[in-house]
Amino acid sequence: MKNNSILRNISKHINLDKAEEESFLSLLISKSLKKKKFLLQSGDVCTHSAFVTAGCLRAYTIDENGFEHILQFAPPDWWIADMYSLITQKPGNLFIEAMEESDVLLLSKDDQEKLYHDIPKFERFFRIITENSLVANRQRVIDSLSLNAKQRYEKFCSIYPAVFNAIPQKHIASYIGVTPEFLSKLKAGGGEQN
Amino acid sequence: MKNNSILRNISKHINLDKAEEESFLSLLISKSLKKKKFLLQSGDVCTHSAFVTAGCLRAYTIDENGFEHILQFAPPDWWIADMYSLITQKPGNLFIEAMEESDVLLLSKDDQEKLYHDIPKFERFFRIITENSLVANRQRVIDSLSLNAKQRYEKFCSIYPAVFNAIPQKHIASYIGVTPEFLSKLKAGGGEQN
DNA sequence: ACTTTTTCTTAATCTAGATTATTTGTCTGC
DNA sequence: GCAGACAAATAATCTAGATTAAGAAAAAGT
Repeated sequence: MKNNSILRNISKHINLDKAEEESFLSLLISKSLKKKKFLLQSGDVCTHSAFVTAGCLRAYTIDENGFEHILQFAPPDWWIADMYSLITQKPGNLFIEAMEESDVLLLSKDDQEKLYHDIPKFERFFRIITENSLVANRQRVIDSLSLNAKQRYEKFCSIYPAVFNAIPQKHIASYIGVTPEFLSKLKAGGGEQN
Repeated sequence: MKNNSILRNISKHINLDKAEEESFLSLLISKSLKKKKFLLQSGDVCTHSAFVTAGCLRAYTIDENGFEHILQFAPPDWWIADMYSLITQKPGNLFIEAMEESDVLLLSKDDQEKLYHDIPKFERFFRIITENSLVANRQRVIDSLSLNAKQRYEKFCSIYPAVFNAIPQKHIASYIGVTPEFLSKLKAGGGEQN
């Protein structure tokens, strides 16, 4: 059953005893999302962190010209939330949408805070996954500054082969910061040097 | 004295008693850096987090064509480290350099881990500042995807007015991802629309 | 099965920003 | 106070990637 996956995820960084596992699982709210349904929309206040157990979600903004820009993909075993809104409890700018039929486990901000207090190991767990997420985001900033479109595309494919095979390529274009037309050209053999 | 600033920084998120403060301060190593001196270089393993008490540092990479790309500025009251290298204890790709004569307080990774264990409040403290840093980095990714050069420049100036006034503008160019020449053109009134 | 919608490709044109080069202004150390 | 290095401005040219448009292919709904 799906609760195994979240316990396995957590056990990568902390060890829980049976009672703690039960106590943690009792806080989770299971939710299914049909394709194109939203977990969160721009203007909403984010009240829960989500752990993906099936399917795939994406977090994106829409700019002033109506273009989407994908900040994050969340395949199974990933956490996703609008961190800005979750922390500040102010309305955010992110849409979080199911790219296909998906299942998530939700943990409310309040319960998360209680967890930090009741089982301090969870503070460690979330510190560690936040650190890892920060490292990945910093690397993405560096890549956006120092790699060209082709290099960013190749890096994306090599780092996220599973995601790459499961989603429309226009979403990859949106993630790496090019138009779908240009990505198509790249794949056809554009940017031949290199 | 400079230790006040780090205690004030910490007290924004957790409360320490006198003994805890003393215990924490005893772990810190004070270090001064002359202009253009490195706290860390590409290829080094990052062993310490640094808290800036005076001056200003910057973290940057050098790409395959020899161009610098600034990931972070660290004026007084900011923490700086190569998070990737600090976490993995593998050689990193960042240079961390003093932009002017600067003073930092260093906390070793080992001591930081001990602190998590001995005074769990520190785990909370670093979780919170890591979360804040993640939010800022995610916003920077979004901005790089959805804003043009002029908008990124204006946003930088409004968010970091203190840094903006204290550093050569070629470093701002490097941070926002344009050439110094183009930034100069922008300031002179290029990109007139908008 | 077939109709609608979504995704991908190709190609021509256009532009934001890069590159290269030169000049001028500003520090900094001595 | 001056020499040499460093930073900024200006301008001409170039290019990676955007835009626009249209058709082909694939997916999905009924």
